[in-house]
Amino acid sequence: MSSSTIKVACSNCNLRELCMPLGLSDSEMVRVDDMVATRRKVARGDNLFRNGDKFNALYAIRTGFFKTRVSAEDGRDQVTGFQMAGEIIGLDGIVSDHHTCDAVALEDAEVCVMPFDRIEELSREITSLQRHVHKIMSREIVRENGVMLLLGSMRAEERLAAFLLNLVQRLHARGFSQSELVLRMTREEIGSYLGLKLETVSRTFSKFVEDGIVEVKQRHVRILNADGLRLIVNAQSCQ
Amino acid sequence: MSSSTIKVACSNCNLRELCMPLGLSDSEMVRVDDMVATRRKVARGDNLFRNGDKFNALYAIRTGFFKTRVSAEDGRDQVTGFQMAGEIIGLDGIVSDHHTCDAVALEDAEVCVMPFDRIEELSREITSLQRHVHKIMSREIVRENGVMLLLGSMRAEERLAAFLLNLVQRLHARGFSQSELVLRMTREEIGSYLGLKLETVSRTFSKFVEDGIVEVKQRHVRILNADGLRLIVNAQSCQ
DNA sequence: CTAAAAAGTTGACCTGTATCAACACAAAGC
DNA sequence: GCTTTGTGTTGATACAGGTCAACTTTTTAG
Repeated sequence: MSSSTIKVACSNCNLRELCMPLGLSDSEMVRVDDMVATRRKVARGDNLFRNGDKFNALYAIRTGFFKTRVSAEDGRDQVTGFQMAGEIIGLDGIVSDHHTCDAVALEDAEVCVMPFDRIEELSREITSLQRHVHKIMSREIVRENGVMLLLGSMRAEERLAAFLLNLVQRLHARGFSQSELVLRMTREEIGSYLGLKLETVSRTFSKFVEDGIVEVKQRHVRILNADGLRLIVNAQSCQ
Repeated sequence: MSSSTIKVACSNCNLRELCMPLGLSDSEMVRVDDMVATRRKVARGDNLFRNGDKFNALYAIRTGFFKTRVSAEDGRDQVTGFQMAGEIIGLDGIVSDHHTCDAVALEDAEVCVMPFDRIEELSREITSLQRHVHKIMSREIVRENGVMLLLGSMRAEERLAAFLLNLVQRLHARGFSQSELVLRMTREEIGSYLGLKLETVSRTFSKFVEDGIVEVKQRHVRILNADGLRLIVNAQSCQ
């Protein structure tokens, strides 16, 4: 199956309200269509890119679910984010022309490959695309600021509650339930993202279940009391 | 003193090798000169911008030292970075047209105000400036990835060692000593950045002094054994 | 110069999370 | 079906860092 046989078009993609062409006029969107060079399938467990890989393109997730991960020399690593349909990954590679993290598919996935040269070229011509690219990068910076707040100042329950609320909110924006979700990642991956050990993640889930805030069957989570979760996030122990 | 009396010019700024015009030809740099609308002085303790402020411009630090800080609704806050001469702040404001963090001067400072509209305008014309702007944002994303690794997986000693090494390396790039530095921030601010309490920061400094790795007199720090610090960062307790 | 406030250090004690270990369950392969 | 492997739960215990408190030093204001 050659890439030419796949009809690649932002203009009729059902993610256009979330993804790269957000805010573009119809005529602009047609031009953005050929920003996508090709699509690429990534099987569950495979890397979209790895730390050290040459940076060529940004990737828009069409389907599937990814994690990004940075590693220290001593082998320690940290999950830096979970990404879903309509989100853009690969921004880390721009500065040094090489990727500085791994992007791993947590389920079979498909991405749109957008060569960065072409993005820059089109950005020079389409003002609203230029602005959109800048917003995508700024959004990532702001997101990471939020994670730093979480990692630097929250306790385990607060971290997990914030994590669940964030996930369900993003899923809801994609048409999924506000109260039910299927976790695509293990307890260990959640723990890595939240700066906790997997046992602590598991215990905290159990605590939430005991308190009647959520129902958990393996990776299926049903939120019974969203306000309860919000209260946990915003209620600081003291001060 | 009106802004017109101040000669504003990247082309003869001694930070041009670190700052916005990095990698531009002489003729391009002359055009970038008028990207800087004006300069602005910020007294120690004052805010360059605040969470909620309208976003208009990015700021290049000419002199002085800043911290950026995000806050949760419950009053908790987190220092997200310390910025010095040649570094760019304000990127957080692009996505929502409003700033989402505070930027506070830790000593009397002066910044170049670069209206973002003008940056985008010039970026469309000067390819190397466009690329440079993208790199600045990507660098911030990569930096924050590193902080997440630190906050999510390092112990107090490792965090403080990494912090000192990072600071001294950036200062060295600006012509200062490789082994001596003056901290511009309090123990509490260091602690907030590193996800530790001020007492822990103080104790960890004392431990480093006992071990002969650094000399500390209040905010004056002399690094006696940089390899010792590097060893602390890369030596994971177990696994 | 003096007083007050801010910043830093150190000690004693406490607690949230890590660690270690045993076990349960589910998915994948034979 | 059974076995293996990966994943998740729960308990017992340890410890890093937090909390509270006393005190010192430095900086700022009058």
